[in-house]
Order: sequence, then structure tokens, then C-alpha cells
Amino acid sequence: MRPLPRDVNRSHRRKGDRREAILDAAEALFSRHGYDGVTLRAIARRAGVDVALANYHFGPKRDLFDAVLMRRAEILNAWRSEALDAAIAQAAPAAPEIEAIIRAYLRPMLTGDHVSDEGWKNYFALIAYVNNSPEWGGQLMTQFFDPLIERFIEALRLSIPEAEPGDLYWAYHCLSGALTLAFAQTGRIDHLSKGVCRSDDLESAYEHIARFVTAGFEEIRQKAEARRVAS
Amino acid sequence: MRPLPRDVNRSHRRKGDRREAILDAAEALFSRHGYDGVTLRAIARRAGVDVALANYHFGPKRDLFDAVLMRRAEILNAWRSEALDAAIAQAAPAAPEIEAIIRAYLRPMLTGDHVSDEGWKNYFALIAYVNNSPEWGGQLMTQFFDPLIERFIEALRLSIPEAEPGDLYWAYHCLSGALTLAFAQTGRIDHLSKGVCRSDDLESAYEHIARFVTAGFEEIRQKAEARRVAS
DNA sequence: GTCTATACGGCGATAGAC
DNA sequence: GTCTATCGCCGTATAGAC
Repeated sequence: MRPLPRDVNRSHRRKGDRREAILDAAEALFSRHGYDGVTLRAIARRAGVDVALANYHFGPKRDLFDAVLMRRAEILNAWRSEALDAAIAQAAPAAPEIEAIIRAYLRPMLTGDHVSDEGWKNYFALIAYVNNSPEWGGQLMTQFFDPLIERFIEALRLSIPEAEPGDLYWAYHCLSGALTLAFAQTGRIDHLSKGVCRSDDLESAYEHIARFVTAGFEEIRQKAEARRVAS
Repeated sequence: MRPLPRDVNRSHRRKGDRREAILDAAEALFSRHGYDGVTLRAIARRAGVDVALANYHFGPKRDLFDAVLMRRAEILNAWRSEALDAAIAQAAPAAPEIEAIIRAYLRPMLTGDHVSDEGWKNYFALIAYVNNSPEWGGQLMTQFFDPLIERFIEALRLSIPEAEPGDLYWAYHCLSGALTLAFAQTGRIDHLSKGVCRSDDLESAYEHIARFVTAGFEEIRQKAEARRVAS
């Protein structure tokens, strides 16, 4: 029996497939164990490729990490940007409600078909890791996401014009912390609530975080309004 | 010149000093680089002791990590427990205001003499790391802190009796995420706000987080109240 | 260009001698 | 309590197959 020609053996693999497989494996492992908790060998094993292939495609480990982060960043930013545009268009010519802006920010990450996609779930968990990393949180989040965040904060500023300078940034900080903790999927809320809440119920997380955070921003608006009236 | 007797040479070291030095060094490094980002050699080097001493005192690396976490947990829990007791006593026989409970939770971590202490700063950053770790967040936070957290949630439930079952847990989740992101000290808010806000200004973080989070819990109370009236 | 096999220098945690 | 030795795995470079 003659062996099948190589191209038939591998015809189910499209070009670039193994490159993607490495990114998928790296995404899953980095999101769970952090940068230092993952070896290139573990990534290669999971991707079903040789160790050296990761190095061939991406260079050193750190560059692979960046590549993982970059891969979905533009897609996510585009989703959010569109959601913000839609909220602004819907309210025009007035400024959108605070809640509409908050939901435009949260919805692309917490609802939709992709939340059940393993790759996206891992990616969001990776963002949670990076956001809370003292080493990289400042630099990487700024690099990949801040231009968009600034758009959101500007939109909020139009709805809360009298807010004090730092208020909106600290409020965004609270939003960011709550959101990324949800993505970390630690299972803690499951224990704490004795099963009433589930870490993996992102639909539920979406509603609760959206309401909680909206209330926080509304409070800033009311305080600012009260100051304006008093003066 | 005769050498000084050994006990004079070392008299400035109390017994257990090197043990504490190892814990201090581990605390500082783990909080910044995570569990896997730190080697026992780096810890030993920073503590000025031999590599093997850490193993002698604490056993394997993982047990040292637990020891670091445990060392200050009881002190912190006691502070918070006292702050909660004081808030309850002050409001008695009524239930305390939501804001008083929130501030009792936040104040021991964000204000006071110890916030300028390097050791405590590192410890809080370590808690931030653990809280957001998918591997350990659920198990370790539950183990070290949940009994106290349950006291706070019960206190909040007395002030918000009609809250739906999951509401208070998700609200606490938001509080926890915002607080721990502040402790991670990533410097991101500094970039984002172009210097208006500073990651290391915990006094400012305390005020902003306290107000934001109080508003979130108040919103739950108002919603629950509205439901009660409607029925 | 894509991929594998292999090799290398270095550093990791920890056990056992002292 | 301290020092040393051990053994394994680390990231990466390279040579060459397809």
C-alpha cells in the first residue's frame, strides 16, 4: 500500500493553521497561569506542534504574548466603537444616557455569540490578567485599549459635563476592576454565594455590573449637578 | 584585636528575624511578579539569606506563598471586624447606613498609618494578585477572607432586606474588583488621566471608590424598595 | 517558507551532607 | 541552620527535511 501523498494527508490544514493553533494554545494557557506560569513547551504540546515552531513564527516568548494580545484587540475595539456610535446616534442630537454608554462598553464583552466561544473566553480572561498585572497593566492596557477608552470617557463627559476632573477616571477604574474580575472566572462568587451566583453566568454578570456601575456614574452626575445649582 | 563574641555580632538580630526577612522579601516579589514569576533564589537574595533557608523554614515554595498570605490576614480581618462592629454600634438599634458599612470595609485597607508601610502595601498588592488569579482566587480568598466578608454581606442585608438573593453578591463582586485593581498599582489610571489621577494616591482612591460603590448598593436598595411598594 | 529534531548553556526547586 | 550537589526543565539557536 502506497502512502498517501503528503498534500492529501494535510489537505485539511489550511495555510496558517498551525500558527493559529499556537496562538490559541498560548491564549488558553497564559490566561489561566499568567506569563511566567506557562512554558513554550506546554504551548507547543497543547497546539500539537514542535517547540521550535513557536519561536519560528513569533520569535521570543514575550513577542508571542504580545501577538496573542494583539490578535483580538482590534476586533474587540471595533465592536465597542460601533456600539458607542450606535448609542450616540440613537440619542442624537442629545447626549446619550449614561446607562446607554455603559452598556455599549460592556455588551460586546459580556453578551453575544462569542461569549460561549472558548477562544474569546480565554482572551477576556487574559485581559483580566493583564489589567491587574503590576508589571504590565499600565503599559499594555494603555497600548492596546486606551484610545477607545478615551472615546468612552469623552462620551461620558458630555453626559456629565460638570464632573470634577478625576471623577470619571476613578469611576472608569471601578468599572474596569469589576469587569475584569468577572472575566478572571475565579469561582469565588460561587463559593461566597453558596451557589446562588455563578462565575460563568456572564449574562447575569452583565446585568448586575451594568446596573451597579450606572448607579456609580449617576451619583457623580447628581453631585456635579448639585454643585452647579448651589453656585 | 579579638573578634567579638558571636552573640554580640548577631545581637541586633532577634530570633526569627531572618524568617521574617524571608517573608518580607517573598511578599514584595510575589506581589509584583506573581507566584511563577518569582524564584526562591530571588527571594533569598533579597532577604540576604541562603537559598536553602527558605526551604528549611517553610518547606516547598507553595507553602511559603501560603505563609506570606496568612501572616497579615488575621490582623487585617481583625481591623475590619472592629470597624464593622463600630459602625453597627454607632447606628444601634437601627441598622447602619450602607455608606458606613462600605467605609468600614474599605477604610482599614486604604487609610491609616500602615498604608505608607512598604510591607502592607506589598501585602495588599498580593491580595489583588490572588483575588484575580483564576487558579487561586476562588480557593485562597475563600479560605482567608470569606468568613469576614459574609459578616459584611449580612450587615448589608439588614440594611437592604428586600434585595434579591444574588444582588448583594454581585455588588460585592464589583466592590472587590474595584478595590483590588486599585491595589495592583498598575499605573494605568495615571496614563489614562494624563496625570490627573495617581495610582499611588490611596486616599483619593478611598473616597472615589467609597462613593461609587455606595451608590451601587443604594441603587439596589431603591429598586428593592420600589418592588416592595408595588406589590 | 514551513516545520522538525536536536543541542546547549543556564537556572529552577529541593534533598541530603555537614 | 548552612552549604553543596543533583537532576530536570527552561528559552532559544541551528541544521537540515520537506
